[in-house]
Amino acid sequence: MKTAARRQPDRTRQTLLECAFEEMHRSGFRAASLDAILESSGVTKGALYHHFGSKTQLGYAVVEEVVRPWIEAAWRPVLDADNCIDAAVAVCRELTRTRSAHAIEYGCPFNNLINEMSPIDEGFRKRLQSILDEWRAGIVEAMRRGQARGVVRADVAPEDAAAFIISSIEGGVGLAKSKRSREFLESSMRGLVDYLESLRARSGAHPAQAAAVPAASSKTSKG
Amino acid sequence: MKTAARRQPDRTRQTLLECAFEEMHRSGFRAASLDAILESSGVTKGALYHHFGSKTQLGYAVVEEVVRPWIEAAWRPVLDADNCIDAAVAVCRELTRTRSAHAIEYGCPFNNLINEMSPIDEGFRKRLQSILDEWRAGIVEAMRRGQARGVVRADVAPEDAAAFIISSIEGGVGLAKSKRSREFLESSMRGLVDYLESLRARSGAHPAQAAAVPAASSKTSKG
DNA sequence: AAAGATTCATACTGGTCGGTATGTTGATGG
DNA sequence: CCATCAACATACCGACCAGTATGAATCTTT
Repeated sequence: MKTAARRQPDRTRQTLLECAFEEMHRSGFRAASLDAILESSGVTKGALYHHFGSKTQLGYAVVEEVVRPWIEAAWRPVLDADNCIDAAVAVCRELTRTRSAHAIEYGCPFNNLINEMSPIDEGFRKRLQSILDEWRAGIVEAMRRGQARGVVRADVAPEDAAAFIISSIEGGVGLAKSKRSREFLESSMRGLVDYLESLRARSGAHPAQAAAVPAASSKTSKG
Repeated sequence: MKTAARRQPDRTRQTLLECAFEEMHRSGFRAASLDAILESSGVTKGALYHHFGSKTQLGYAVVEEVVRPWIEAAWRPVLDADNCIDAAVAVCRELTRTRSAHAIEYGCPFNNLINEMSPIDEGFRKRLQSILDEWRAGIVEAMRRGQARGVVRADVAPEDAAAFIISSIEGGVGLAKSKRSREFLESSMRGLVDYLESLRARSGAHPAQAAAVPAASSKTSKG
């Protein structure tokens, strides 16, 4: 009778991924100790090297299977919203409010990994770039929809604004690590919210104008 | 007569600091190899430990004597300028234009160190926080002066704007590491420049309204 | 139930790194 | 010219860590 299977390879693998993610979040990838991961997960080295070919492969899997969904879930509301500015402002407020002291101290795993690994490992760089591209493309698309609906000013370049927004968030979270309090992050986020508000179209604008007219202002870069 | 002294302790120390800075920039602090620093500097381990008590102490010295002046020099123009927005825009353009491929790939040493070391070493954290505080305070002061002179909108909070600006710069430089090209950084910087432009006061505004400054629009304050 | 593959456990290896112990050389003051 | 100390040089140590070799236990298939 095995009500509980003695072997659960999928669960072992998932536990490994989660513990590796936490250890990488605390220490970074290179300083992440396999022994520490094994101890916190209760898994042995033999099991780890059965599921992952190397520490690097484990890191790649963490990026793809933990970091990527984590970023996507956080920004899904903006991509799905009718008014992307309202949604973005809400996400920013949520981001500062619910952020634990632990998260303030150790920052954003995504940003941490880019800073640490992108210059020295192509595998990390490509995967992290792909996540960044998707994130940015999502914001760009949301802004284009917002411009078509007349809720976002038509004279802003979505590509630039998206890069700027992401930069300010990751920069703010990263720099906040040098402070004990969350004052810096909150302050930076207030600046971002002000900026987001400045992106709103004038309430009197005609939505159809921005959507249908292609030649009004030649600021649309790529179409 | 010794035209060239065989022993130059000050020069040895300085060489060590510079080589350590470069190695830390490439590899981060923890992965920075003392052996690599010794090889690139042509100094032996005995000399290093004569000048610095430990690798950590060497790292602290790099922060104080290389990183801090480097940040201060980059932003000095903004603090000294009559119109801080003009100066900030100029610095941003300069920052993207002159940035070498090496700097794109390895990012900003200041941001790198905060991300890597602040959560795990109080000595680094305090020193880096101090640099960030000074940087931010400089921008705040420049903006206050700009508000007093009527070149900066009076309804923006300088503390928030300064944190936001610094965050977007460091975030942009950091995220650009995940890309091969400098497109992301340039795009983010265009977003920042747009934001900076939005901070300009309406040209018709009365400077005296923002603060009790008697001089209306004199550009000769700092000779 | 036997065979074979999957999943996990343990002990060990080679290499790197920060740090130290100890010796040597050059500068300096009397 | 000697004494003394600062400035450097060399050899070595213990700790840690990623990775491997080998074997045991468990599951699946036939």
